Amino acid sequence: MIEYPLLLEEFQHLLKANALKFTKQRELVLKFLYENEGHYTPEDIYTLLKQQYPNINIGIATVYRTLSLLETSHIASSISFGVQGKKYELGLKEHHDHLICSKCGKIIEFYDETIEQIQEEVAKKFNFKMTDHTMKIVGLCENCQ
Amino acid sequence: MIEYPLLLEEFQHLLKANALKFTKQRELVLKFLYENEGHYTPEDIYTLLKQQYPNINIGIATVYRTLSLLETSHIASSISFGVQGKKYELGLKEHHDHLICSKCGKIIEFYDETIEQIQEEVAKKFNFKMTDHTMKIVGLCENCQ
DNA sequence: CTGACTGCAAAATCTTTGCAAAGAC
DNA sequence: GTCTTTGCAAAGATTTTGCAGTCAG
Repeated sequence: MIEYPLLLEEFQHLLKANALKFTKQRELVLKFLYENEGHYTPEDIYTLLKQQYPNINIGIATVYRTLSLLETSHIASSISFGVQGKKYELGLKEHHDHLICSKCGKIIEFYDETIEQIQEEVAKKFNFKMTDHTMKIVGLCENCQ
Repeated sequence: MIEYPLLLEEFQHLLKANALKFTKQRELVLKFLYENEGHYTPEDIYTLLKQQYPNINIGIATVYRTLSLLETSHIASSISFGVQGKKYELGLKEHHDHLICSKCGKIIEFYDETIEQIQEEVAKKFNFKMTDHTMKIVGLCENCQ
């Protein structure tokens, strides 16, 4: 896993390269994702940040804007749940897919090389230029069955 | 592919079994999905039905309610797009996955036996009781590249 | 007849936007 | 100083709900 200072530096470069500014709020969102392994909604992140840094002002809109920015820059990635809600995680780890418990919402990550290969083949077969791929297995986790 | 009269009968049985009523509106939604191969948003279905049957009253809420009913009953299935929007299709065909063009929205279906198998194995490995699984490959289709 | 279903409009969710004030460079 | 970013609240987009009238069985 990348060290935080390096990640931060990468983020700052990215901002500079796009004539964007480095702000406390943007850093906090990045740091949150780095320090909290797992998957969070924008609302989660907003609430937890406010709680953790009561003296820093941050608005929900800024969290949304920053998450979009991070996702576009491939620093974070999101998975969506049915029609409403999207959860974000740091997207720098090796690509992986998700198992999702439909009862408790628990998310488990997994990786399978064969699946990755087949996805590439399928895209090729249909002349798709693949930019992303996701696989979700929904069901009941061990505890919820 | 199942014949429409059979599908209709199955739907009617299902309604009866749950003490639900067979209505023109519910039938129209079912029929729409049967006759129009492809993937549609509730809004699409609503608009096209109004257009096709100007003399029948149907509200958007009813379309939503019927689609939920059909999905719960495994007669229809849906895939979601990012944060907003969900598209429905008749869910009776053999299970399949989707390639989605991020530019034009085109959807291509595919099926791969190996993927299916691996999904089962992964679920088993994590003691998940799998109820559903989806795979989406996002990219640019042949025309949009 | 009775209870479920419908359309409508209002409410609920989640996300984005407009704008004046604040902050980065 | 200039130009971007921020928080706020208002607006949007999509979906759900409450309700009184309507309809299937």
